[in-house]
Amino acid sequence: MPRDPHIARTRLRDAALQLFAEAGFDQTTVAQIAARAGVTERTFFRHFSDKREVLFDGQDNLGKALSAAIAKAPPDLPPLAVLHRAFGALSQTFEDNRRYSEPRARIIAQNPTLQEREAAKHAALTAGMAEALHRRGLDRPRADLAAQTAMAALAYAFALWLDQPAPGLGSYLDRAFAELGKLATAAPSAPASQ
Amino acid sequence: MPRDPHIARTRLRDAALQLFAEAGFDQTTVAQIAARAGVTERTFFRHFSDKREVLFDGQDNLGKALSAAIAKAPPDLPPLAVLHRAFGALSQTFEDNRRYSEPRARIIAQNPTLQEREAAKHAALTAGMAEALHRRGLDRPRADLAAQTAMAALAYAFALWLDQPAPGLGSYLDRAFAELGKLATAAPSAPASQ
DNA sequence: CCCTTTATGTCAGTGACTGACATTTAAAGG
DNA sequence: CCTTTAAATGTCAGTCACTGACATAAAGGG
Repeated sequence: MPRDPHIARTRLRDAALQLFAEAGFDQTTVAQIAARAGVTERTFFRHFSDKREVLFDGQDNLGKALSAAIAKAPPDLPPLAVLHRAFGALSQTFEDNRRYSEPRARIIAQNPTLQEREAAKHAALTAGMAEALHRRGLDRPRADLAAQTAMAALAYAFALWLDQPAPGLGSYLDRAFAELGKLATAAPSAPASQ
Repeated sequence: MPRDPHIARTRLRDAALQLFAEAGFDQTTVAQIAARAGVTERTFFRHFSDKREVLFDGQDNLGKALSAAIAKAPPDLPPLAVLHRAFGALSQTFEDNRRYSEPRARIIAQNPTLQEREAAKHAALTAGMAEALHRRGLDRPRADLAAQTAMAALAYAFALWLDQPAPGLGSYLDRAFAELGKLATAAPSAPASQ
């Protein structure tokens, strides 16, 4: 068997993060990343499908964990409650990763193409949640609606928590889903749209 | 004054759509698009910031129209009702553009990088709506939550309408917002998250 | 020690995108 | 009608992300 691919991958990820933080994403070339990691440019692209992807390594783990949490929730629980619960189950993971999320977020905030990738990851995550809901018996349109709505609540909670960690992500989640309920009941039916 | 830039832009857009439909997005080169439009590759990039952007031309008009509709809604209307109304006001525009949306959607569905761009546009549109809500006096977190929730409803309605235009987008919108209310009230409070 | 498997290296090539500078067009002013 | 002028386009050279094909090297099993 060949050498461990994990070490090259890790070195590439670290080198990329350093260089992006030092010089910016656009100013950093893949050749530079590879050089600092002690490998070839070609090797970079064997580990990461693009230059951007190196910043999103390990994202699919989150998706799998969410799907699993959704799958094993009580069968009769309504959709939004299932998702609220799944988020709650993973809130500790988010808390633990806070110190990694921050520098990463700073890099992403400075580059439109990175924000684009993040939006896509967000959408993929949402689609995965919808799929997990669908496997519980919910029809696809409603599953999509529920997943997207819940993601909006998560984003709400996440933003407040990033700004002020104090009461914990779990509390913010409770608050977010409560706000969701208020929003929806405040306007059960809108005026006829011409 | 120079020649009208609008004609080159239009020719480029049409040429791109044709070629993407014929050969696929990846298989089409910008040089080919420019050639069919009767201009240079450089001119393409003067009109569109990238190869993908040509498929999203005129999107910001939609954003501006939505912001305007949100701004001029009755001041006391609850947030989701405002957005429901704004969508309703533009549903005719959507209906008119259906024959353009369809081939475009087919092209986008076949390419991950295009889906990425669409996700980003979607996010930008949502942010614009949230900003418009904020200008009405709603705090930012709640404005974001409302905008994202409403966009989920729009996506729900849009998907059903693309599949089956029959009752019109307006009816689907009513249905989408009704579903939203059901989802949110079905789980006013979720079980304690460990 | 050979053989197999898999990670990596090497190399040539394509195509998206950019900066700098030259050229053309159409309209406005005399 | 001619000149001027500013915006739009053309030309050209160059960088860099990304890919396919083939060669090489590092384990590990027999």
